[in-house]
Amino acid sequence: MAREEKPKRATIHDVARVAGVSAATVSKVLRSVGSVKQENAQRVREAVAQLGYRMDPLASGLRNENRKIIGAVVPDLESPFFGALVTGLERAAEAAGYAMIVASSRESEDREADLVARMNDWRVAGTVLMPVRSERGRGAEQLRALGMQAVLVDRVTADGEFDTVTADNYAASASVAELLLSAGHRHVLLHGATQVSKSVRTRLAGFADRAAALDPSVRVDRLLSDDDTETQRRAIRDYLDGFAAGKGPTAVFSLSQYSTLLVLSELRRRGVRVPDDMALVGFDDAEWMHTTWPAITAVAQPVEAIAERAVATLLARVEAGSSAFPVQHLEPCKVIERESTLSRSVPAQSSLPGE
Amino acid sequence: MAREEKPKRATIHDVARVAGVSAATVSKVLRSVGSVKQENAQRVREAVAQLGYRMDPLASGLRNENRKIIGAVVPDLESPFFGALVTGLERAAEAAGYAMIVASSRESEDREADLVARMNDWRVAGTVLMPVRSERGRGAEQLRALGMQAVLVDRVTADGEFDTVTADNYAASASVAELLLSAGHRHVLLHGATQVSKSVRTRLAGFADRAAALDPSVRVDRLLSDDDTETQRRAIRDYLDGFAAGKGPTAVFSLSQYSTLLVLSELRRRGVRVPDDMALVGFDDAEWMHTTWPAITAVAQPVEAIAERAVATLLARVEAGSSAFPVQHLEPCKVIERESTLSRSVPAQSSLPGE
DNA sequence: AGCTGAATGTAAATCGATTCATTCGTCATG
DNA sequence: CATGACGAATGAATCGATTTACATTCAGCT
Repeated sequence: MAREEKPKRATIHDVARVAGVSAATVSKVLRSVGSVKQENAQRVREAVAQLGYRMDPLASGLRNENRKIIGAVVPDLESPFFGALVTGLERAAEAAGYAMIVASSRESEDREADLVARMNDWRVAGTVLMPVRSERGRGAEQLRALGMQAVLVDRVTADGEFDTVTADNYAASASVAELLLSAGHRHVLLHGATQVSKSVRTRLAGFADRAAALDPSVRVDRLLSDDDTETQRRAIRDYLDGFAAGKGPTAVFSLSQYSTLLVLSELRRRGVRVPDDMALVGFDDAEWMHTTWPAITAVAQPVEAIAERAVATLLARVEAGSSAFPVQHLEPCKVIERESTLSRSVPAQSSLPGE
Repeated sequence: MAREEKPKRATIHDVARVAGVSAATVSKVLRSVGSVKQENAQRVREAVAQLGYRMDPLASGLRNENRKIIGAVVPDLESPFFGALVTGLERAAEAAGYAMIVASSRESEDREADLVARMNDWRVAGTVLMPVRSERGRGAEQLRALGMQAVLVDRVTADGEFDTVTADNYAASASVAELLLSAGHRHVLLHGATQVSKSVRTRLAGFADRAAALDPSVRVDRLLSDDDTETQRRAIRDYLDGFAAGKGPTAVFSLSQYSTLLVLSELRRRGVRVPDDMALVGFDDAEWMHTTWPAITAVAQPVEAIAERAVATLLARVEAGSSAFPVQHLEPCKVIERESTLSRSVPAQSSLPGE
C-alpha cells in the first residue's frame, strides 16, 4: 500500500565503478565506438547486467547534437487511417533506434504550427508532418522557418523543400474507372464528403481522366460538398430523385471513407439494392466495409508502406545528410473487389468499345 | 534548395546576457518562483521575446527531478476508441503543462512490459497504462517492479496498488436491459466477439443481473467466442437456424463494437429486418453506427471523461504526493437510442409485470 | 635499447537549465 | 552606529551521458 521507496537508478558512473573502468570507457562500449579491450568490454557488459543499467535518453540527448527522436504531427488520432499510420511510423522509427513523439493537431492549423515548434524544442532529429491542409499550411511554413528536417505525408503533393509521401490517389482512381467501365457501367456518380481536399481532387481527376480516355461517352456526375451531414444527405436524395426509375447512375465511386458510409446509408434508406441496382466503390478501406453485408469494394491505401517510406526518407536526410533535391513518393494502392461490385445483373446499357 | 544553416537556438545564457542579469535570475522569472525585481523581470521578458527563446525541455528535465512528461501505453492505436482516448489524454496532459509520450503495445504483453520500462527510462512523472489484458498483465507487473507512478485505464477492475479508471460497464449494461425489457423483449441474445475480456464479462453480468431482477422469466442466450470471423459468423447462423419462424430472440445486445458489426451483417445477409424483426443494441458507439441505416442504438463510452479523470488522478499522486489508498473510478456511459430499437411493431409476447 | 604509431584509457569539459549556498545592498531597530 | 533581517542577485555545483584532448601502454622495427 505505501509505495516502496523508488530505487534510484544506476548511472553510467555506477557501472564504471563496478566494472573498474571510467565512465568514458563504458560509454564507448555501450555505443560501440572507439576501441576497448575485449576483457574490459566484457566486464562492462557484466556490470550493466548486474546493475540493470539503462541509459537515460534525456541525458544522452542533451550532450549529443544528434538526438534519437523523431516527431510526428498528425491531424487526427481518432481515425483508423492515421492510427494505423502512426503505428507504422512508430514501428519503423523503433526499428531504426529512434524514439517517437506523437501529437495530434486536431485538424487545427494553429495548433499544427505550435506542435511543430514544440517538436523543435525537443530538438528532434526530424519530423513527420501529416498536414491538416497541405504542404502550404502553417505547419510546413513553421518547419521552413525553423530550418527543420521533415517529411510531409498524406495530404500533400510535391513540395520544393521537403520530401513527400502519399498514396497514389490518381493511379488508384484510374484503376477504379477501369474496373467500373469494364463491368459495363456508363453512368457513374462521384461523391466526396468532408473537405474538398487535395487528395479528393486528385482522386476525382484520376477517375475522370481515365474514364474519358476509355470511353468519351461515359457520363460522370459529381457531388462534392463540405456541408454538414444532414445537408449532404439531402443532396444525395435530391440527386437521386432527379432520375426516373431505371435511369440514373449504375455505380457510385465515393472519394472518402465517410462519403462511402453516407452514400451507402442513403441507398439503404431508399431500398436501392447493392450491387443489384447500384454498384459501389469507396476510396479508403475500413473494417466495417469487409464485414458488413454486402461487403464493400474499396481502395486500400498502403499504410504500412507509406509509414516505412516516410521514416526511411527522413532518416536518409538526417543521418546520411543527403541534400538531394526533394522527391515526391507515390505508393501504389490496391483495389479490393468485394460484393458491392459483383455484377450479378450487369446493368448493360452499352458495352465497352472493342470488347 | 540548399538548406539554410540551421540557426542555433538561444540558450538561457543568451537571454541572461541580453537582459543583463544572470542565468539563475532568468530561470526564476521563467518559472515564476523566488523573488525578482519588477524591472529585471520585465527586461528578461523582453529579451526572451527579442531572441525568440524557448526552453529546452530536455535540458530542463535533466536537472529537475520532476520531469514534466507523462507516458501513455495503449494496446492499439488503430481503433477509434483508443485513438479518442489518447487524444483526450494528450489534451488533459497539455492543459496541465505536461508533454506526453505515446506508444502502442500492439496487443502484445511482452511489448507492453518493454514499453513501460522505456517510459521509466524517460523518467516520466507518471504513466497511463491501458493494459492489453488486465491489471494483472505484464505491464502492470513491470510498473510495480520499477516502483512507478501510474493509472490503469479501461481493461481493468480495481487494483491494490494503482488507481484505475473505466467506463461503468456494469451499470450501462443494466440500463440496456431496462431499455429492452421495457420495450417488451423477453428473449434476448447476448453476443460477444473478440476476446472474452474482463470488460465483456462485466457487461454480460450487468445485463443478465438486471434482466433477471426485472423479470425472472426472461430468456437470455449467450454466444461468446474468440474464434476467427468465419467461425463466429457460422455460429450466429447456426444459432438463428435453431428457431422456427416467429420464434427466437427479438433483440440482440452485442457486447463489443466488432460484435455489433458481425451480428448486423449476418442479420442483413439473411434478410432479418432491423428493428422490425430484431432490435439491436451495441456496446461501444462508432461513427458508422449513427450514419448507417438504420442507425444503431449503442452504449457510448465517456471517452473524454475517462481521459480527464485518468490524468487528474495521476497528477494528484505525482504532484500532491498523495499516497491515499488506490481508488477505482467508474465513469458513467450513455445509452444512445437510435433506429435499431425503434419499436414500430413491438414484438409483444408478454408485458412487464406491473406495467 | 630506442623509437614510432596504433590501441586503449581517462580526467575534464560540455550540453542547457535548475538550485544551493553565498554575497551584496538596504533599511529598520536596539 | 552597529547589528540584524530580509529582498535580490549570482557563481558554482548539479543532473547523466558524451566527447575531446591528452596520457599511457604495447607491439613492432631498427
